[in-house]
Amino acid sequence: MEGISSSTKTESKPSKADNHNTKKRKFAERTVVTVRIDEENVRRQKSEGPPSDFWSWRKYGQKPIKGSPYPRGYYKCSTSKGCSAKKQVERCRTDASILIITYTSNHNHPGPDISSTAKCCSAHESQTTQDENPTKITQLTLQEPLTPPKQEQQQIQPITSGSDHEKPSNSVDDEDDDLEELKSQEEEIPMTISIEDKVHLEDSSVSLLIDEEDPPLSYPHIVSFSSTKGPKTEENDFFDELEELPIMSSSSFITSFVGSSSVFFDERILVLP
DNA sequence: CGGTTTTGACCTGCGC
DNA sequence: GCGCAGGTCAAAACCG
Repeated sequence: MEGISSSTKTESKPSKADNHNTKKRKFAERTVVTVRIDEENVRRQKSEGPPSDFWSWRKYGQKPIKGSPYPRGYYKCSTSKGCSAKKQVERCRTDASILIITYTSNHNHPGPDISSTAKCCSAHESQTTQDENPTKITQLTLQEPLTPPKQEQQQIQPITSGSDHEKPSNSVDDEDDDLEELKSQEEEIPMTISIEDKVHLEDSSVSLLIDEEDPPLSYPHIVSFSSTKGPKTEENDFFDELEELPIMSSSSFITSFVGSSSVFFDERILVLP
């Protein structure tokens, strides 16, 4: 009811279920962004437009995921031909209002003009958000040995209260919990918020940290969903496909990637009137 | 007309 | 070795 909350994690290979993922991408870092969507927002989005990010994504496949009633969409970065950046979009099996976006690989090209885009989005967001679409984005970066912990990690707060090892399947649940918290926070903050929190999952300890110079995944920019792309965007499409699942707010949805995202966020911290 | 989406087929890795 | 599931490819359809 509030807006969208998202969390990101970078994972290399959780376990069984993910083993499959790991198969080919054993060494590929992944940033998982969970986005919580509100029905209200969803509705709004539907009428206003699909969420999109700074990058252009081209859908190249969709697969039903076992155990999940929702299919997973596969997208490639179409901003640059040589870009190997990919992302997978799926819904949380337990909570249809949660979108799980997994980013893989890095963009090997400078993304679109962030400044302008940011402005754009900011404007859009202000318009939309001010309405009542508080968006919250939290990045949970699950990292395995792949990316050694950085020194600049600032522990803000543990995301997983229990910090009980997260099972691959649990991660979602945990996130859900987190989302709940986030949700609460959202309520406290009536305006649009872009919070980028990175969670480094090391072994069994989960910490939420704000990273400003340590990009496990060098995603150059944040992804912000705007209606610039038109009625057909991955997420939107995805939602449509998912029957009547809620759609995230297009204008207020911002996903920040690990790395420079924070900086970007600084700029984009949406302060809505 | 160019780019994107859709969808079935194919490939690959893992578990049994 | 076989089957399963995830991930990718490619051709056709669609859209602006």
